[in-house]
Amino acid sequence: MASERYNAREAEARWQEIWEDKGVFVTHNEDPRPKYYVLEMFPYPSGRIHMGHVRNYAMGDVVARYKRAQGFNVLHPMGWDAFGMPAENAAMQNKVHPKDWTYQNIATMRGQLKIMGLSLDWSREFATCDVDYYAQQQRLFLDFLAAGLAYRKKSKVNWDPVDMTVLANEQVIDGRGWRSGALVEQRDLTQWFFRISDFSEDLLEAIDTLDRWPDKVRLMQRNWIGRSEGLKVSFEFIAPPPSGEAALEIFTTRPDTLFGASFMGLSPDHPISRALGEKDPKLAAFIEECQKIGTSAEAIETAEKKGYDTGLRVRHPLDPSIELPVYVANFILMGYGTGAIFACPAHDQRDLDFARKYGLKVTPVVLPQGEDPATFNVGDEAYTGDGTIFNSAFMDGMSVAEAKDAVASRLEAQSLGGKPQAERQVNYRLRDWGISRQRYWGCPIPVIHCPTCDVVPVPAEDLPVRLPDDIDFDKPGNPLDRHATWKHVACPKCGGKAERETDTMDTFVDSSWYFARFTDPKNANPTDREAADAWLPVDQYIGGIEHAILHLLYSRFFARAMKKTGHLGVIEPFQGLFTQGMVTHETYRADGGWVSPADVRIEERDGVRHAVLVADGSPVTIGSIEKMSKSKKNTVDPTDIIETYGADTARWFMLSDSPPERDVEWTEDGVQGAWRFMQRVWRLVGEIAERVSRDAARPNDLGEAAVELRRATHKTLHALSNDIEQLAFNRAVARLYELVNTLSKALAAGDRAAGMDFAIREAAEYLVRMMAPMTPHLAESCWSVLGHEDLLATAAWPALEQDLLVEDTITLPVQVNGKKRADLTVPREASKEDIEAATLALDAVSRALDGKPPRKIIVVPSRIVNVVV
RNA sequence: GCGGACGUGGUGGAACUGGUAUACACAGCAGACUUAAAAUCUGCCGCCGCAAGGCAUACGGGUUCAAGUCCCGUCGUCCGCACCA
Repeated sequence: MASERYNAREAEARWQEIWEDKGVFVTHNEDPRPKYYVLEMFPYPSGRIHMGHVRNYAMGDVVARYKRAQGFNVLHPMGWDAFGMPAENAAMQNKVHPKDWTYQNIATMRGQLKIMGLSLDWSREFATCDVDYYAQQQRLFLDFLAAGLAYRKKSKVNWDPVDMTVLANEQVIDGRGWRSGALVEQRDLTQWFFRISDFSEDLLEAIDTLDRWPDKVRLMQRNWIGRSEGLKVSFEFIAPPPSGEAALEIFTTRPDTLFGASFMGLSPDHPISRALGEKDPKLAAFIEECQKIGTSAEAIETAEKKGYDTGLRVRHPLDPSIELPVYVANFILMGYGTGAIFACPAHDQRDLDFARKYGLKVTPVVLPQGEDPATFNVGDEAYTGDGTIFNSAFMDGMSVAEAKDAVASRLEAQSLGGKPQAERQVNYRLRDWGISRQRYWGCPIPVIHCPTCDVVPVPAEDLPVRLPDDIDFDKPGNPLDRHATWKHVACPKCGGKAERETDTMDTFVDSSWYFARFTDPKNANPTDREAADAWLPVDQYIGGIEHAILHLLYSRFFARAMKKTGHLGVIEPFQGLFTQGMVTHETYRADGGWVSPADVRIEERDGVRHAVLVADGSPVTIGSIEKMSKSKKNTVDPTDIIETYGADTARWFMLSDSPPERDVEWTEDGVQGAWRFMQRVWRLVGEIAERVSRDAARPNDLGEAAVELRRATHKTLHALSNDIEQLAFNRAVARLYELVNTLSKALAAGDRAAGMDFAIREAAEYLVRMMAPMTPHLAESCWSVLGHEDLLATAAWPALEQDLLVEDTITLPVQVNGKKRADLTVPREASKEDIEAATLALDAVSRALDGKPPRKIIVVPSRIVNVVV
């Protein structure tokens, strides 16, 4: 038995069948044990799983199996984020129905996931395109609508001309659609929105409670919500513009610098700019030019600041004798604040660049500490720091904070056109979430448009609004919009002729509550409150950093909205979040373009790696290491790897070496190393099983060597448990390698004492149990070789003997002047005086002292000794 | 431009709250076993040096008995971004 190679293919299939037959991973809501909900971001059924999935799900499975062994009732479900455009693209390109395409992909990918041996509760599986799921989503929509959380408004939208759909602001990247890459156009459409901005403050504040989220993601969410406190101020026009406004409203976060104002800036999209542009062709041309600049921060930062003097003038609110010119400027956004600013060049870099270009006044009003007010000047760099206000009449001598408050108070009391001239305001960058998509393969928005009754929600008894199957993709645009019978219905209110809403929901809606549905996936309501509240929040959520903002923020919104509509009791869906790194691979190029690793053979000549084509031996250029992608052909198919080496090898390799939050490079050497280790463990356990019978008794006196081995075993258990808790899988892997090294040596030493037998047996059993979360099939096989008849998948985590973590003697490094010179072994309870004496007796120390007394001896208990000479 | 993270052998990386730098793995080298290869096993593997020893955690300073870890500056890499007034 022991000499046989471990046959992963045979063993993995066998254990998977046994686990499934016995239903060991099916979770019951009524199980009284403490709950643990671990969830990996569910996949889009694109066709085949990729290595990124393997890494993601291997991590989640380690946590699930570890927590299960610790006695938790673990929920570890899987489903499919199944609506979305690729299905429609496939329909257009290959004449496949999106539904067939999607469900076929799901079947393939489910099979691929199953051979990974993940401890998933497949009985809870669903796809977001299942009628059962989106029917509940429609009910949520109607509840949100009734609660005022969903509404319609006409708005300028980002129109993707390739996908023929609307994109959220967040989905437009550098002026292009995030999926299609097409240049986005502006269009006016009536759209459905979710009122996420109602929760701006709460979503922001609650970030503080998410202490098991990466700081990076929390920061990104804070910045996305973008809270800023400031003042809305009205500036009176000297002569009103043709559009008739009496005053210009601006928003500022620096009212303290108001006396440094030298001009006003309008966004090119500001209504006043527009109105003026209609009469001024030169301004119209300028506005058009501004709209052509890219929307990316980098493009605009490097773009030259430009403006156009409108000829309008406004009066300074604190000194009526000052008149300020009004420019249309290319660096002011309509979407933030009021789309207009007052500019203080001395204390804002953009304003300064602009003022220098157009020869406008630069008056410093904040004096940095240590500067002389008579000589302080601003060169090419604006001063944005703190200081004392000067050149500012009644504010002179105040701090920045005091001045902000003073200006606000004064202008609030002052009135212009019968209203206070200023108003304190909190602004958020976060805007409402537009969810309408002009697309077939999504969840239908359950409303009916009636010419007499306007928008009528589909009555509950008529739900769900099913997607019709008989559709065609011969023309671009939404097939629902031209569906003959589906679209035309009677109005539920008046019975007259009416039309269905033909827009479907953004697929981010689907993924915003699936974690809640998993808690009771077959319920006739969206959630079962008891089940949802018992399971949520998700204890550990694992997925890619690319979802750091949108998906996570929308899910947080949904939890709040579902609470408001009575579907949930919690507001934060994910207690712990972990964002894993990507899987990368070397790239290869031949003259024909990118070459797949499967077609390349690596040879080493004179210590230099060369790549050649397997087919004909022709040379291939080795390129940079990149994220695995179809476009660069540097992918490795998980199924191929699993067929060759087994799922455990693939899982082990994905968990070893690289810290999980960082990228990991897939290499053939690495996989083989992992595979060799699987074989090594198998041989080692086999040998031990032969040598030490299962009922090896524990003798009263174990002997020193056996105690040492036991220490190593239990120390490994202690450290590895901590590593898994922290998701430091690479460290956990290293500890198991160490234990195997130690155990191999102990076995090779040939000590046949009864104590050693006991210690070796224990080490082997612990090793196998510790490996189980990562390499579950191999562990089951080893467990059975060791004579166990129960399943390791349902066994408890091994018990830790705390006593073994503490040594009787400790070895202290001894430093002389901070450099290590010797080791000192002393009893654990040795006193400081004993240690000092023993230190001075060391050869290395006395040599360094050369007869002189030491200046100082520092003893850090159980850490180190440092002798200062 | 702004914000953030990071920089350790040939490579991926360890090093808990300042306390033995380089654990573990990959690659490489030498040897054992073998007719041979594969597999396996053993040993070596930061740099200089015969050695004693010295030098090394991007670079330059600083704090400390002690710095990969803390502080200041420089260089470099990566990530995020919204000209946010």
